[in-house]
Amino acid sequence: MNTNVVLDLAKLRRRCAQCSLHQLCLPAGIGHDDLDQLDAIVRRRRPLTRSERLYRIGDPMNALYVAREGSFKTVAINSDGEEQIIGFHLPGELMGLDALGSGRHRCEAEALGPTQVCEVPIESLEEVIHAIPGLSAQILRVIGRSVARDQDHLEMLGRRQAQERIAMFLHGLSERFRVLGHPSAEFSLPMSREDIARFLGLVIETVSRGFTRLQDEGVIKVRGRQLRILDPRQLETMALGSPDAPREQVCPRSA
Amino acid sequence: MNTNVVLDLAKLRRRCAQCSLHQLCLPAGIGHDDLDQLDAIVRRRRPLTRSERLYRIGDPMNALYVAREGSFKTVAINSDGEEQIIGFHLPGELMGLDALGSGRHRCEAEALGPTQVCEVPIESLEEVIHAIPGLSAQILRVIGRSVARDQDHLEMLGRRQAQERIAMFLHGLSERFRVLGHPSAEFSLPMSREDIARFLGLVIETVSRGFTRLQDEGVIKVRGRQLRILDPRQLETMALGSPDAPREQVCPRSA
DNA sequence: CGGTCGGTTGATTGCCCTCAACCTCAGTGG
DNA sequence: CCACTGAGGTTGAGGGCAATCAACCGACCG
Repeated sequence: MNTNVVLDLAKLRRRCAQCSLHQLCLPAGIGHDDLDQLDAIVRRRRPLTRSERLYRIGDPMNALYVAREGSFKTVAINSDGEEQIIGFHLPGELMGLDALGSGRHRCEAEALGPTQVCEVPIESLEEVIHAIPGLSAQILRVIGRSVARDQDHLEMLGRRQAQERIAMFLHGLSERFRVLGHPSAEFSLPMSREDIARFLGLVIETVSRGFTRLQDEGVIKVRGRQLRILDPRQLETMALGSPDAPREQVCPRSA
Repeated sequence: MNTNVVLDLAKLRRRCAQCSLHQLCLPAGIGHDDLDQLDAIVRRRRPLTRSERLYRIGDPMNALYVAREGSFKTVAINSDGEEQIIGFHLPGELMGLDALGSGRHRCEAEALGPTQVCEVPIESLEEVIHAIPGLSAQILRVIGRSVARDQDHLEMLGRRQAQERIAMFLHGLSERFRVLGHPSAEFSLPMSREDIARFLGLVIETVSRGFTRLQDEGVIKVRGRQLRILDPRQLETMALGSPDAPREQVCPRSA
């Protein structure tokens, strides 16, 4: 596995301009010259494998991170030692914002499988912002999408029916795969049932039963972590609430 | 209301340097000269009263906002028309980040009472960042604290016991008042029971019963929106779940 | 006074957590 | 080849806790 060809590919991969994610990572409007400047600052870390951590609770903030391969979970741990999943991070999605406020991380970032990660050292961040015109707007946008994912999560957790949360979760995940350019109707779940449960504020049995029920209803096909969405329309309806409402009656919505 | 006195007061109010919140708004390390520059850019909006909105879902992003008086809630509305409270915003706490990702707001920002709001127009934001050295770091920190509040919210909603959520909510609110320099053991809740319920993913009756139970246990005294925390230690224990853990150390805020 | 709004309290239902058994699958070693 | 093992996941039975439905209370207002 160490032929020249592989090395060349590895080298190509190192370049932001060649990265399949650079449209997502820093969407729209970065020129090639600027990408070269970025290359000088973005660091590539050694690969991580499953259960290795990018940072831990209490670590000082060193950088912002984006996986270009593989997925992560961020985990908060309360004083009981109980874990709560704060977020899942697919390739191209930002990690590390949790330390922006205090300078120290509030979460652990743990790899769900083999990963490759890029980082922007925090001390470079400010100078990058000033060096590359327009970059600050891009960075704000990436931050904004991270905030938006947190808000999606809040909306899931605000639902009081377990089945709704599960439907929203699968729908949202599918959407994120679609944006990534991956198949969105059939994919492999990067995380365990346990992780899903702790993400949704449920117990593992409830998640399992929810999946089974969606399968019995013909909405999905699930076997282990392999998932196929058979009826995306129906899933969306369950996730977003009813556009045309087989749901509970509603008095003619005023306003 | 156009006497000289009023105008003078209004003028005083306009200055960031005089604002009681400027340490919170843009913590630590902005010089007086820079504050003058900020003044030129920060706009003060006309006051809003209860139930008036700063922005609505779908509105294009115009600015970032901070109330210097009064509180807000941000509300997401799903297709059933059901409302979910995404956040409460006390004076000095940022609003408007929800539009950073897409350029359009995902939430409504609604005043909970009479308010005064400052805004940084988005088109100025970038130039401000470049004009004032060090400001980008400050802005990132303010954003980070907003992210941290969202994560606190996620941790509340991840708890499966209603009583735990309620305890965390009151404890967190008290902490925020403390940081603001307000009494943290006795204050008036800015929001209704309904809002609290929709913030915590519960129904109003459950919130009401939770308050009553905390009162019966001697932890709080509550009458309408007036709240007194009688046993802060106990409340903290219920909120953080820990037996006797004396809370995380406060890291001396670096730079 | 009646009406509405925000909040509390009571009685009942039902969803989801708990506890427990069982299954599948991969790895391991005999 | 099989038995053993442990982790991850599914399924079942039962009970507790929060949602639901409903009545009531106090405050405010016209």
